[in-house]
Amino acid sequence: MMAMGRPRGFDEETVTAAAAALFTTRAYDGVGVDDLVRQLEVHRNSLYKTFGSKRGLYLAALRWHVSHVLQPLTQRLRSEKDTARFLDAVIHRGELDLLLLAAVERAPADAEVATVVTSALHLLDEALAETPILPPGRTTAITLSELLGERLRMRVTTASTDQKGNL
Amino acid sequence: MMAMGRPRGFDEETVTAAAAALFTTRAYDGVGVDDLVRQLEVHRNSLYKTFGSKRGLYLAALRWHVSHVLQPLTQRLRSEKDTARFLDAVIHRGELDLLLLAAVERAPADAEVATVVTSALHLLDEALAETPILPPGRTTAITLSELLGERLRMRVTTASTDQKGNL
DNA sequence: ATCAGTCAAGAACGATCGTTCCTAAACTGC
DNA sequence: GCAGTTTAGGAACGATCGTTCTTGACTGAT
Repeated sequence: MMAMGRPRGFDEETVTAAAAALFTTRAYDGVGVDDLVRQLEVHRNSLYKTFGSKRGLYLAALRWHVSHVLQPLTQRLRSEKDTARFLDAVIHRGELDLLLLAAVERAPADAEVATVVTSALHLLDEALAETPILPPGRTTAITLSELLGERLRMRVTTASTDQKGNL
Repeated sequence: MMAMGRPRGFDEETVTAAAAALFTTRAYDGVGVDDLVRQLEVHRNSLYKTFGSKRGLYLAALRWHVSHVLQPLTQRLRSEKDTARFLDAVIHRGELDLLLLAAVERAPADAEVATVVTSALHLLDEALAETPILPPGRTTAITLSELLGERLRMRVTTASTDQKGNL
């Protein structure tokens, strides 16, 4: 048999989730490998051994976000009573932010990101189609574009006061 | 009197507009100073003499976009007959893209960008409030969030086929 | 105990980043 | 002409980027 070697001192999914959180606050190019190593508490070597590259880690984080945040979100949407309130909470919690950043910034430059983003958008579209949300006084259901646009605007207004490291 | 010096071989507004075009296709960190120098046909020294820094040029380009693209857009919206068709053309032409990128990517990291973006959003909001657009079958007017969200999604789907320099 | 295999720790790599420096060229006033 | 001033043209800077290399620690099976 083969020798088994030293066991790794980190959980791959924990790291992936933490990377997703980092890429949610700052843009892809705004997050350095040093930042990742520092925040995720994983060493460079382990990071490259596990994910291949910074881009590999980003893609893993994005895919994790889709399957572990957005996918469950669609399921809860179907079983929710007050769907309008639920979606409002989703937006305020910023659970669409990573997808938002990926769509605007990375997708135009990276075809694989674009593929993941497209499938995620499709996922959300279907959920909204199955559970049409009609706030009082409206005849057309809330669209995914509306949600993304609203969250986009929210990020801007909160950014004006937050102030984290600009020059 | 003072001597006047060698005349500059470029037009400042032309350069600013070209920079805006560059920052529309790629994100801020994705555009290097070398790219700017190459595409705008202005030398490094002149660029720094005129705009102070890469960030200075970006801000100039963003402000130019607001006053020379978005501002005229709101005026034309008020005098347009088929406003719904007009807005559709605006979206397809990508005239909201620079604002979109600035809002998602730069505003959270740069307070001055956030200020410009906020004022631009306010500008567009007012125009849409003055000229409510109600496509057939709807009771609520089109919102700016909807427009931004729609364009966002359009960029993703067109990115999948465009393919320009990903790794 | 030894050996093979994996991971941790950190130095170090070449490339590229934004920025600055230096010199020649082109213009205006004397 | 000469002096003064501003731009063009590149080379060069230190810093940081993503990535790789080297060394030693730890593990399980022989």
